[in-house]
Amino acid sequence: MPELPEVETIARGLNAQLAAARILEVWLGPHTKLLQTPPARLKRVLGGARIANFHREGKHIVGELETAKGAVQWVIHLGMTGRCLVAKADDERAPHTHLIARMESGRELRFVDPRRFGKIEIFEPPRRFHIAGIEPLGCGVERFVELFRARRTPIKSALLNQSLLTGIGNIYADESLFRAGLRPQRLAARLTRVELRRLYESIQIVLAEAIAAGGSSVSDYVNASGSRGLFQLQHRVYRRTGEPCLDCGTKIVRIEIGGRSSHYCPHCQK
DNA sequence: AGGTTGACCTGGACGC
DNA sequence: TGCGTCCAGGTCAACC
Repeated sequence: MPELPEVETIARGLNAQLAAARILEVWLGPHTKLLQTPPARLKRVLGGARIANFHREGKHIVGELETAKGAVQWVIHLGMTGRCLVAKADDERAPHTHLIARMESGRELRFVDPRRFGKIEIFEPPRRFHIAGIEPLGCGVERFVELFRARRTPIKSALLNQSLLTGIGNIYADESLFRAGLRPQRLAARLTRVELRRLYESIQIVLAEAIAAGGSSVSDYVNASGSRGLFQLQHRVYRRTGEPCLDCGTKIVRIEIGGRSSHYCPHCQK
């Protein structure tokens, strides 16, 4: 489900509702494979911890915690279908709930994930969480251009490579390429500086608009309060195969690149 | 080393 | 109704 705008929206929601909360205890479901930290240790570390804040890094939600043993990070990746919800103790428990953190206030943070591609990990000192890729928002156009110079792969695949840029997924890759007027199958290394600058600007705009709209709810994404996003109403190519381009009327085409579906307008994108 | 492919999972939409 | 097929917002390990 979640790319940068969705994860940003969820992290902001968690921060608004749970900053300064204290975790009393953690319940875990039977599917512990998605835990990168052993269940017993995760329960021990989170139990009694105080939440300083939640924020986003790439597609990860990072909780900064204060514990008796010092500063700890609680890192959640939502995979394809993960949800982080703030609930009340007597709210009905959704199917595929894998973790519930009960707060002193009575509220709960619940992690729900039908496909179980999500991941949960604790970083205790001296380990600190960090990601390889560059944040696309505000990274600067020169750094951005440099990422793609030597990449002999379609620009679509390069945008999805999280060790280059972190946070862009299938929706925002397609939408940004449309806005930049670039076909997804173009080789990254063959794009001109001017084209890469255009792509950089397009990404800034698309991501900012998507965050402002609270993300895209294509099937099941919801924010920390359980509400859907609105940016899917502004998609211009993603999952619009066969529908007319909103700029020129040409039918949107769907092709496969690197095993992922890609949507583009054959007239507007060169 | 960089690039590509299939595996990991469940569920919803669709066709017969 | 039921069953099979295809598709899905993301990584990774295993190959070339």
